[in-house]
Amino acid sequence: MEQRDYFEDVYDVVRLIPPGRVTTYGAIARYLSLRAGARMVGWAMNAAHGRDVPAHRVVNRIGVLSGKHFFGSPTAMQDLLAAEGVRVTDDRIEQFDKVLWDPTTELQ
DNA sequence: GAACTGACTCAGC
DNA sequence: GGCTGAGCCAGTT
Repeated sequence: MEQRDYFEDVYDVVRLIPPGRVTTYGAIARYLSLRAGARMVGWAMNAAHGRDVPAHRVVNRIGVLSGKHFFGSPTAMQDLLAAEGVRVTDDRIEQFDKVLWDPTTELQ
């Protein structure tokens, strides 16, 4: 049940996401060079739930809040993003290209 | 202990 | 250009 080391790395990257910005599972996976791919990032997020990890800033590659169902309320994730200035319409992030924060490019 | 599933993504058709 | 299949790891059945 113990999470792997890269779980902590994923949490660290997610915590580095600036407010009002979002990133994708694939971007984190590529930044950490996870051979497992985006799926394990999503699994890490599942384990990260309840920790100090802003999982609401992590979405899939098209900017859809695929994990909103895990926030207890269908609009909880959207509300958290809206509180940070990220517009969300129909479970999709508006201007996803602009709010996208890619650690490979931004953080390096 | 094998098979299925999952907060995904890419390549092929 | 939209749909389908395959692949990755871990946890659950």
